[in-house]
Amino acid sequence: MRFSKAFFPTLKEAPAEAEVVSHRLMIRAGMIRRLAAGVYTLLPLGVRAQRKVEQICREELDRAGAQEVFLPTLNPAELWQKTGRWDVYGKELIRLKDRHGRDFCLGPTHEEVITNLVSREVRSYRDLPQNLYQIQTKFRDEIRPRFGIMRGREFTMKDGYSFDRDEKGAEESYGLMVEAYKRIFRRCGLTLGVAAADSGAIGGSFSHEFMVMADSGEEAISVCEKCGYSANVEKTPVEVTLPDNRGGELEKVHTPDAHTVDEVATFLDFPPEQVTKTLLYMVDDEPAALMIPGHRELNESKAKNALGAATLFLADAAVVERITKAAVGFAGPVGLEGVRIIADNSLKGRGGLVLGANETDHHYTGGEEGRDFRADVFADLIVAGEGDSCPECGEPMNIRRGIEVGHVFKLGCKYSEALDANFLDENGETKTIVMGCYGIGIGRTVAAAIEQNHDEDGIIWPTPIAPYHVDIILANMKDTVCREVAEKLYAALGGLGVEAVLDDRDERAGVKFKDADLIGFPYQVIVGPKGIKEGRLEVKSRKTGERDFLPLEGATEAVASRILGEIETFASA
RNA sequence: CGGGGCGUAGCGCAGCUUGGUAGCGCGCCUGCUUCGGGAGCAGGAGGCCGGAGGUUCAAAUCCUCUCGCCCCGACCA
Repeated sequence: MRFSKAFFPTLKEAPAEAEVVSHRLMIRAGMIRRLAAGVYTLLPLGVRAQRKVEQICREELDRAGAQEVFLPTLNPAELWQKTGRWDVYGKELIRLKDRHGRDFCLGPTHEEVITNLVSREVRSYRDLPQNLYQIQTKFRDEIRPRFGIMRGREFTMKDGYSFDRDEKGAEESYGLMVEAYKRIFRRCGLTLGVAAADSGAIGGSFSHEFMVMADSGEEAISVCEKCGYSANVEKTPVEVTLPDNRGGELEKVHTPDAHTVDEVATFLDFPPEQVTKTLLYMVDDEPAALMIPGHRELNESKAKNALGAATLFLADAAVVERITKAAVGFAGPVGLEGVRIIADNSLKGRGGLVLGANETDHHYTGGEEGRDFRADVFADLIVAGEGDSCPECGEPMNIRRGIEVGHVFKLGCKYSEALDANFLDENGETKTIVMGCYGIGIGRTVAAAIEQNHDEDGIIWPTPIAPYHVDIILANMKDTVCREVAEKLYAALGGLGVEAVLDDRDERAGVKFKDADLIGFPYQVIVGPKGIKEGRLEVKSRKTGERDFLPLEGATEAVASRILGEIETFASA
């Protein structure tokens, strides 16, 4: 590509709306432009980077035995009604009607469509296993789109689905995908963490998130440096031990204006862990009181799982006031009627607790579980935090931030049952297909790569996903010898499979250097009069900033082998 | 949806408090000079001040409504 002809609209400044680095750089480098909230146009450089990631996905998934399909975006409502998700998915599902008034939605994911397909075509155990994937635009009317392409309402996703005869087969398929995913992200040049994830109502340990470690990540992961355990903080088991302070008297104390745990702890001069948080939730439309030690955070997904609940959200102030007959901030378990009490394991049989008194501006001290109140259920209800013990080896863990770029999930028979995806086994018995699903956010992977690889001047692409490999910079447009050399190099590199841009714009050298750094070409070949007179070409690595001076003779091959070799290294590592 | 904030030239912003001629930097166009890290000078184009209504002799500025966007929380690739 000739820069003079290219549609690479770079910007010196980023629009105010862009906050995170990847978003700012993608706009500045001319990769994306916003059309509406969470809806982005991909410009040529953006498309090329994304295509690279897609291609790596294809190669690795095909290698793992998966096959590419292409499912419709426009989905008839009936399929979604059959699995119940037409109702469950809520506002995130973009719904529309056709001219006849029939209901449709834009696919936010494709379990329904793919399972429907497979249920029609697969009849015998001989037809299994199958592993099908697609790379396609997904639509989710996110509550809050943000960070540019990282969380859009329309985005490109690789989604794959495996179909097996039994659990064992499904687990093998799952394992193959985990391996393929590791290779994919490694080839994209990403430093990755694989974390055990919450598998929700389905249970089991067969869900993993692929996290690109980055401070701007939206996910928190607990990591044990000692044994390598790693899991989403929501999934990490937490065991908190509270001091055993039984035997004290239950005493009501006046705590004016002390609503939060910190305020109460400070006011009464108690350590926060002895001040028990009682939170009122609506659990499947029934109010329930959830209790945890005051210094920790409630983990809603653990609570949901422990209760087998479908929905769980914080009760609003009106409900709290009705149940506790007090202002928000003074809820407690003592004398609370008609409400289930679910307490964190750490509270079992503990005493010396500070509890809300269900009376505005009052708390109890010396509360004791089992004596002053009784929890109906005990469970682990706490979000893992820095320093919590590793569930595997007991060492203190660290909390790190990550961007979820991939998620694999053993689905079991949830969709195959709902959509009658059955087959006949060797004995002629009807069996339900066991499924797995596997997703990769393509655009998000590109953005994550930028989060992980940039400096103050711009993007530093890992070579395998760079939109172009080399920028040939003509430092002086008037020098005809330089032009000739650059043109030859440009043509020759193309012939060797290197993707090159020739910056032949009538601009000063500084402008070209700045753009090259911003766009992030892994290499810049600088063709200027000085070097040419000495018979040498200057090659600059974007990553290290090192400059090599290569003899003109054989320079093309040297550049090509360096770049292609680098890509190879990522692939074979 | 709750909380916070912003809409003025392609981009970044000032002007608004205290109504009266719409401005700055970058970018863009023309010319001359310059030419290895976002050049200098000169000239120029570009604005229903997000939209609607109201107050006023007069509104970017004050009031009401509305739309859009961003940030913080619950969803997810």
